[in-house]
Amino acid sequence: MKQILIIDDDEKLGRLLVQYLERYDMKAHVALTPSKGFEMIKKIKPDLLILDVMLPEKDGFEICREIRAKSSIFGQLPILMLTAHAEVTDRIVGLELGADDYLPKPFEPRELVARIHNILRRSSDDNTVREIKPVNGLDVDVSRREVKLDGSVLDLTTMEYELLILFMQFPNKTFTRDELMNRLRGIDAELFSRAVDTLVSRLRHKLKDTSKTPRFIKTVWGRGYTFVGEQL
Amino acid sequence: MKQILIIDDDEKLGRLLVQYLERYDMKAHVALTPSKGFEMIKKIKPDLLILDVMLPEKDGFEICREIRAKSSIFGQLPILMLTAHAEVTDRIVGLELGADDYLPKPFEPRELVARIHNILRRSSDDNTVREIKPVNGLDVDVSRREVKLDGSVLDLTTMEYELLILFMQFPNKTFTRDELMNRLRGIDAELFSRAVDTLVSRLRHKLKDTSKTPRFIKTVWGRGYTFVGEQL
DNA sequence: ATACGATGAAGCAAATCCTGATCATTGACG
DNA sequence: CGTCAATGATCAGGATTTGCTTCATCGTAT
Repeated sequence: MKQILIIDDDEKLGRLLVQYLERYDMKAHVALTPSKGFEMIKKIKPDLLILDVMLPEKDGFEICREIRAKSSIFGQLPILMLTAHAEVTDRIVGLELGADDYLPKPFEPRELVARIHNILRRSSDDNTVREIKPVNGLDVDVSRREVKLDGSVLDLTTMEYELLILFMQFPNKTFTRDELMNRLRGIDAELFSRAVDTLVSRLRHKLKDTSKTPRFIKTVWGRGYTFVGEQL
Repeated sequence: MKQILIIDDDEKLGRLLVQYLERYDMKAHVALTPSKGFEMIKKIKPDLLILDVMLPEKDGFEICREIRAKSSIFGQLPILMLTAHAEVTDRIVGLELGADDYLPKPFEPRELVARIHNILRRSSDDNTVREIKPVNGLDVDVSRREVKLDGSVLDLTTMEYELLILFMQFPNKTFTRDELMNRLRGIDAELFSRAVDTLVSRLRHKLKDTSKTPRFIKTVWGRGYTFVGEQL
């Protein structure tokens, strides 16, 4: 289970988040002050840090800077910043200091969860994704993020790549559209949207997979899509 | 079967939902008042709570808060809030108080069902995927929606697949046409229609089960159909 | 600021499926 | 064997789903 550390002096919000994140299979801890926060980082070794910019002692930017400076100790601990100001400058500053994402208050808990998933996925991608077997002329090198079709390298966008990776990890599994959306976007993307169709369409195009008898991505009418693995 | 509790004073809407959800294999109950609602929660132990924000006695937010406060009693009962205001503030408040999702009225029944599925999928580890035993060369992997006949994958439409699943869950049970229609389409199924026959015909065809001595789907003359399980 | 690529939303035409009617065939039963 | 009801098969029309184009938006690089 993922460990999340929240550094925020708003006790009530902290409790809400702990409770909320619990439902998404994440164990959250709250530190009310930065100093407590540093202690707890060492103790519980969280997978993600949620940081309020408005804090006693020192502000979130300062903490962010410190942690990044001591990166050898804390590793590449992903950081998500919360701030009351919806100002762009905050964001820029925060991101420059090494935060991985930024969320203005007030926010929707679900949005928070979505972003958490995004960050965690990003930061653990290369380690988590298992080996992907070449299939039918399509070869993916995850560590180099390189996709080869019949020998020549394809140029895929982030989304296209993520979709392909997901498909190839589970060949012959039929994904519904909302399953795909959830996997790609985090919890609860828009439910009724054709975004997936469009994405699939684009990917198919780059895979030169536009014939009626798909080489890779098969449409399962009324259900979703299937990446065709071995020939049976 | 998933139990859903709806707390809403709109009797008509309640009835419609009960009827609608039935088709999706969910048993819905309606409580017209919050106090009734609390009673019923204890009694039927629903898997999901649908909550209107506009209620007599106390509003949905209040109820949500109470339930979350008594979380030890109610566990992590997922909550879906309905509200007439499409305002973001409502949404934020609702979600912070522990609702899992939010749906503005008026909504499409199908969208509701989709969200329910999303929430249930999230909150329960076990997707209530019913195991289906391979029978006579026919093997169904429900989680991947994959059907294999003698080793090769079959391409079934939604209806065909649903029908097959239904049959295989109850091998050797004789279904009447009405029963099948009800399970597949819902209660509003036309009583006299050959739709089922046609469907069975198509499925038989794909199962290569067209001989006089059926390998899978047996016709029970004057009754309906039976999916043949083990050879006895 | 401007330009550009990536992405999502809207929407329409095309593909695909479901349904119910019709008719040929089958099975029950005297 | 003949009659009649039940069933299987086919097909067109309507309904649904999908593919893809176009356009708006967002973030990023110049």
